[in-house]
Amino acid sequence: MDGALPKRGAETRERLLEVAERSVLDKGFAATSIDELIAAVGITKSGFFYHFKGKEELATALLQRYIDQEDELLDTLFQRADELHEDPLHGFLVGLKMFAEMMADLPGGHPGCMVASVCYQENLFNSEVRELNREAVLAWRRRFRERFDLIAERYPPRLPVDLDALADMVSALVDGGIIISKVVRDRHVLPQQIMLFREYVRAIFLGA
Amino acid sequence: MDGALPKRGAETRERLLEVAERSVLDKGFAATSIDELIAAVGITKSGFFYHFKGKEELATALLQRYIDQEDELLDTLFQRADELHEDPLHGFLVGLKMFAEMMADLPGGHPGCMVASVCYQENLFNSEVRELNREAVLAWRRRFRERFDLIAERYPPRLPVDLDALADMVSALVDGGIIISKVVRDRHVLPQQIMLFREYVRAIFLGA
DNA sequence: TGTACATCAGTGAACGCGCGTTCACTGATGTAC
DNA sequence: TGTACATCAGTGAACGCGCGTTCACTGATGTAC
Repeated sequence: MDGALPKRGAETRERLLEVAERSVLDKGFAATSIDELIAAVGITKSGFFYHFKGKEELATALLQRYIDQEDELLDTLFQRADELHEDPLHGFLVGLKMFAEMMADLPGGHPGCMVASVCYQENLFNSEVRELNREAVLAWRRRFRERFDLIAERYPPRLPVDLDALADMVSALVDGGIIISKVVRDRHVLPQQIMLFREYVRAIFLGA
Repeated sequence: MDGALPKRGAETRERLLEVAERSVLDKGFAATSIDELIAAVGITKSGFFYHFKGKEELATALLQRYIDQEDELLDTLFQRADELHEDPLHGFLVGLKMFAEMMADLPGGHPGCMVASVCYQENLFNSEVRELNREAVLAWRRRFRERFDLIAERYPPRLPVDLDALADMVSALVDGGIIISKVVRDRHVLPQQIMLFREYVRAIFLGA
């Protein structure tokens, strides 16, 4: 077998996670049954327990995978944006625009944020999962805070805003935007909110 | 029995809803068992089915109750704020501040938003519940949109923002702020985000 | 090149527990006459 | 004021189904010598 291809088992595991993510975002973790997952993937129940020690391990893997994917997406997106502009502010503004466009292009709208899903089922999970979730959000805070520090060096803020709070606003607005989009069933709400935040960032560092 | 007091049964029903809300926000709807609720309230299982035809009816009642409470809270809050300022902008800014303070004063932080909880378990519920949720968010959009129209009459916006999107931003930021607050376990995040939004509104209608 | 063994990626059957729901009943309170 | 009946707010026992988990096994692939 070609060494570059994933091993047979790793692929099955990935398909389980893929199917599980969809189901968890749609119905929640408790209502996502192992039976349902194995039916979709086409293995037996014992096959599931070969890949995961139990449902709790599935939860951990699911969240970790989501966080990793999200981090990588943000890394490459803002990196690409910075390649177009060496100025940190304009690079960020371009990045936000690209982000909004990416969200607008998702076929059926954004499928949901795993961090938010876990948050609203906190007590189902052990402290490892909750800590994973916490660290992910704090990492996003640091990520954007660093960027705002860089921007503020060249563009002193015109409005009295706390930069940590502004960094949190990205996460809050994305998570909130996903919810409003899903609930009103209008996929444009999320990208709109990102663009609205972008306008705020402009106003803060460039003025009206 | 005094006619002003709630009937015996209505009180039990209310206690069931109270306990259920807490549990649903902590663990999700599917993981909230009827056994658990009746144990907390002190009745038998059949007692539960006297008050609700089934679990689905509990879900509907839970969401409806949450929406009604939230609507009333916003009504009285911004009404009180307007009594202090007859100017629509300054009344709104005062209202936002009062709202932020109210959120900051919640003992263990905000317990969670039922609309968001339902959103992340959509497929558990029938279309009635989903429609209820949708209408609630759209009603919030209309509420704030009307306010922004009133404000824009006297204070032409200095920044190019869509007022419907700005209205949605309130819901998005509150829902997102609740999530970030819960996940990082810092109850100050939510009020901070509301104050950050307030600063944005100032900038839009008053300039820097 | 062949053989022995180990690991991988599962299968199949069984388990017990908790869950939502049903149904026939009941004792306390309220209402009509 | 007393009696008959109706409604309210539950009780108690039983149900079957689906769920997560366990355990002994297996056939295909990989590795050592």
